Amino acid sequence: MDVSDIFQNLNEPQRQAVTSESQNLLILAGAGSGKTRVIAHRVAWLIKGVGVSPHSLLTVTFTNKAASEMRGRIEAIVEEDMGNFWCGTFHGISHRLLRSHWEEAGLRREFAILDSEDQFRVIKRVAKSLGLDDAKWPPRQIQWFINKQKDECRRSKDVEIGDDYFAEKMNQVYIAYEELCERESLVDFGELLLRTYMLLKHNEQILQHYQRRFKHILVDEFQDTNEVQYQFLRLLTNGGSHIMSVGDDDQSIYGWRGAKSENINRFTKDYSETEVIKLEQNYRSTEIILSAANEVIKNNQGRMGKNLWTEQKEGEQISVYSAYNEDDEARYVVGSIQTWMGLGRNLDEVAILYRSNAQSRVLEEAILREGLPYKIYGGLRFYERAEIKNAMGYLRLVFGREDDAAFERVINVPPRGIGAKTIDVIRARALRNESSLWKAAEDLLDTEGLTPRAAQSVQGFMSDFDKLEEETEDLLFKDMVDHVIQSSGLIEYHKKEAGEKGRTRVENLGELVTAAADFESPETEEETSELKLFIDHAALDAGDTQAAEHEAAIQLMTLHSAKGLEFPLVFITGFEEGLFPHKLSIEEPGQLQEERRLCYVGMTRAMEKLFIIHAEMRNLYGSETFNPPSRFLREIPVELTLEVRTGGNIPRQQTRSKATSSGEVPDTEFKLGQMVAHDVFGEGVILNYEGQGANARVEVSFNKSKTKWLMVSYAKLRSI
DNA sequence: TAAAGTGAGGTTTTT
DNA sequence: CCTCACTTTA
Repeated sequence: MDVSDIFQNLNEPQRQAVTSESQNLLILAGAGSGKTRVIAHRVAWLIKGVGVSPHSLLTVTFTNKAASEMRGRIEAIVEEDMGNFWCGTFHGISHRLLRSHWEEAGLRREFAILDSEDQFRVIKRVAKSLGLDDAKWPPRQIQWFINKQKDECRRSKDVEIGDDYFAEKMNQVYIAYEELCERESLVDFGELLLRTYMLLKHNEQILQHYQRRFKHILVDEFQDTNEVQYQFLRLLTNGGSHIMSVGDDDQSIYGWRGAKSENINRFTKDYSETEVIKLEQNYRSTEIILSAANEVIKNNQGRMGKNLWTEQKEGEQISVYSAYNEDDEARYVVGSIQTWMGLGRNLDEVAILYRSNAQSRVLEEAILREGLPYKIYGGLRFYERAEIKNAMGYLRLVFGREDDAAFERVINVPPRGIGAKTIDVIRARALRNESSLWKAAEDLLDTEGLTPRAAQSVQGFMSDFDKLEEETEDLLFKDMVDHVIQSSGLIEYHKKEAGEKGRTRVENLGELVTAAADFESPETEEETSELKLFIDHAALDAGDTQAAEHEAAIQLMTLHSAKGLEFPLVFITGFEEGLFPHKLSIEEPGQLQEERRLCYVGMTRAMEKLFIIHAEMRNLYGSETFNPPSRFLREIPVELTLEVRTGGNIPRQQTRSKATSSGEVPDTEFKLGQMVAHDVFGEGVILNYEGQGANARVEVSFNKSKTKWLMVSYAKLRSI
């Protein structure tokens, strides 16, 4: 291969980014500007053009899928063995480091990874043991709290509680949870990152080793990094490595789970003499779609500033359809798809996007009525399905009896007559002995601490495992998986289940055997059993939602999951206030801006044609709601849109004209977005209103206080 | 121990 | 209104 091939089809800024010799590089890459391409080509350039060994490179992505795609693209360009090239997610990389340095990290050699569900169960149990009522202290919330602390790099002792009673209680659970995980060597997702960070921070030798090794670090989706990840990168680059971060502040849509797009700004400050390159040429969308998206995102404050442009043709206007209700919305979407197909286009070019998963059902039914194939993203992924988790539980327990999460999961699946009562007894014994559940069960059998009937069941359960282990000792990994699943009784159990459900479950179990047979274990420095690697793989990579079917199908997904994808034809549905922006995000300006970015992400998925649909009436939680069209619709210049109203006279809601015209609060001096001052609450901005004239109320987000609804006639607001 | 009933809760999601 | 998780009941 000729090195100059690497530059083919790159534009000037892209080429600059690929070949830059700067120590620190920040690439601000707009939607559709070829950022993945830049990373792949830079890696290729470093290897082929500069002569850097693949061994000295580290590439970080956000999903496993992105990582494998990246690797594939790079291999396609370099056409040579990439040797020991590290390319993975932050979690994957952390995991690898912890496996290599388990001892220094304070873990057992065979530490187990808790996925979210495992973590949830553990937390629930811990909270209960602390005597917390789970109605008053929802375990979900505690889990959220703990994960947030870990994202922010805080152990329980670092949490600042102040006089917050809730935080205090939740932190108590965090403390107990931490102790339990420590005792049993359990590592949740957040812990993978936090512990790796601590490992590097407190082990100068190990840190130096990796600092020397990774001469170039490349980070994708930088706007989605959280605090630990940022700190981790800081440590690693401290020894003079080159770093390139690629991101787009306008596409930061994961702030709610700890991502800090400020890390982009921070980067230019923390890394001296950062070279900043902007990729602003968009290769994806028509000019109209792009301008509309630009106009929307312009309304956000504090952007880094980027202006996407394109050489593509103007294209069609954005069709805006006011549906009568959600059924009409779905009908219209399906009808438009049929028109598209009538033009000789394909179904897999089409995506239907929505803000929340609940919206998919009506759309799905409409598609089904027309007998069109479709594929829904989201929902349970392969390794998250109950039957798969059960089977994995068997494998985990065969591998190591100390795995409590697995023990609890499978002790009575299929039913063996071991009920909640018996499990409680075992759990209590485990707590007292500070031992695993398995050991506690052994202890109870020895000391006859169980009723005879329970004892017999438990004994049966345990000897099953000893037998399984014996039988599979000499088997190859894939045969072993097969054998364990066959002998577990899970297949018979699911076969008995009624209808379709049981059948797909049995099929899934077969699929798991196939997955194990196809499993390629990654090379590691430590010799680890293939089974363990497979178990970790299942925890870290939940697998695609659906096995890729090759039939062309309409793609249905949330706006979030559409990030990174592109489609010739895109529908954004449910473009209504309260739904999008979601009502829970309207109050707080920061969250509203994230909704706007989400809108930007959604719009920029479209290559050729974009439809925006809002329903004037929607059934939500059993009652009819009348939502005005989304404020984001107002932000798109009228000349870029085409209002469609097929299907006759649809009565237009009055709210629409009012809400969309100018944002003025009728018969008052105020309008949406305006800054106002209040005698008591200080300064703030008007977010919303209802009513008019003397009855008008406005919702104001105050800088120093919470968001409040105020009567205009009483509040004595002053415009500023 | 499994099936029917009750009640809260209902953004977004990866690892 | 619909879904799920959990509780009650045979």
